[in-house]
Amino acid sequence: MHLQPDAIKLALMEKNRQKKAETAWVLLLRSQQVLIDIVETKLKSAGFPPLSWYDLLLELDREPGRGLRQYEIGERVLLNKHNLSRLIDRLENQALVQRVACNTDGRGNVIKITEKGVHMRKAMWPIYEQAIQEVIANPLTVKQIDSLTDIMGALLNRHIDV
Amino acid sequence: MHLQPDAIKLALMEKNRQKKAETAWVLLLRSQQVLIDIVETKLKSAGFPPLSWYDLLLELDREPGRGLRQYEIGERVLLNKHNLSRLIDRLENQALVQRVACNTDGRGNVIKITEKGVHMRKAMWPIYEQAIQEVIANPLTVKQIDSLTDIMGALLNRHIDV
DNA sequence: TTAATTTAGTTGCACATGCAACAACACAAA
DNA sequence: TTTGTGTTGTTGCATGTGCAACTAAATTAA
Repeated sequence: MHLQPDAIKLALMEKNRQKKAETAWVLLLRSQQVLIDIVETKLKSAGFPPLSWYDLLLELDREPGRGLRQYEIGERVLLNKHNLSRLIDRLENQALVQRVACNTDGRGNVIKITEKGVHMRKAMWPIYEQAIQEVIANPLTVKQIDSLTDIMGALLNRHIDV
Repeated sequence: MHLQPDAIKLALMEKNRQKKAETAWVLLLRSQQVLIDIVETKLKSAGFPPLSWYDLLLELDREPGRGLRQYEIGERVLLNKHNLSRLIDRLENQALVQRVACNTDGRGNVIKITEKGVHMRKAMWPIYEQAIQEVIANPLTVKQIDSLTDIMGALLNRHIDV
C-alpha cells in the first residue's frame, strides 16, 4: 500500500492534533480539580456552604416572585433529579428555600427562595467573587480570559443541545 | 475626592477584567461537569471502571518494577490520603494493584500494578482516547487546543507549589 | 370513559468522599 | 536511652452521589 505524500501529511497532522488534545485534556482535568477545590475551600473557611448551594440560590434569585419548578432548575444547574431533590432538602432544612405545591401540576412543586436565602447568597458573593479573581482574573491576561471563554463555549456548544 | 482620568480608566478596566473572569469561570465550571460526565459515561458503557482508576493505573504503569509509595501517588493524582487509601482498596479487590510491605519504611507500603492491571489500562485506553478526541480534539482548532494548554498551564502554575 | 404511557419527584441502597481520630513507625533532640 | 514531633497510612462517622424502583399525577390513545 502506498500513501500519497498529502495523505501521509494529513495523517501525521491528525495524530499530532490528537496528541495535543490529550495534553490539553490532562491539564484541563487537573486545573479543574485544583481551582474548584480552592474556591470551595475559601467558601468553607468563611463559614459558607458549598458552590452547589450558591448555584441553586442564584438561579432562584433570578426569578423573584415566581420561583422555579424542580425540573427547570435541573436543566440550568446540570444536576439530575435525584440529587437535586436532596440538595433542595438540605437548603430547605436551612430555610434558604421553600417548596410550594404547584397549582397547575399536582405532581410537582415550585421552589422559591426565602428572605434568608437571598441574604445568604448576597453574603456569599464577595467571597466567591474574590475567589474567582484569585483563580482566574489574577493569573491570566485579559486576552487569555477572552480566549478561555471562547474555548469553553466551543466545548460546551458541542454537547449541550437546547 | 477627585480621581485622575487615568485612575478612573484603570479602575474601569479592572472591573471589566473581573467581569470577564466571572463569565469564563462559569463556563469552565459547566464544561468540567459536562465533559467529565461524557468521558465517564463512555468508559462505563464500555464496561470499564471510572477515570480515577485509569489515573492510578497510569501512574503505576509508568514505574515498571519499582512501584510507588502511597504518598507519591497522592502527589501526582491530587487525591488526599484518605480517599487514596480506599481507592487502592478497590483496585486491590479487583487484583489490579498490589500492596507490598515497604522494606525501607515500616509504616508504608509500596503499590505495584499487577499483570491484570496492566491489561486493564491497555484495554481502557482506546475508549479513553476516543473520548478525548470527541470532547477536545474535534470541537477545537489546533490553535485553540494549544491555547487551552497554555491557559491551563498558567492557571495551574499559580497554585501548584512543588 | 378506561387503560396505557409519560413525566415529576422521592426514597432505598450501594458506593464515594471529606473530616477527625487513631495506630504505627521514623526521625530528631535531650 | 527516652522523649517528643512529624509522617504514613487506616478507620469511623457523616455527608454526598448514582442507580433503580417507586408513587402520583398528567397525557395520550382506545
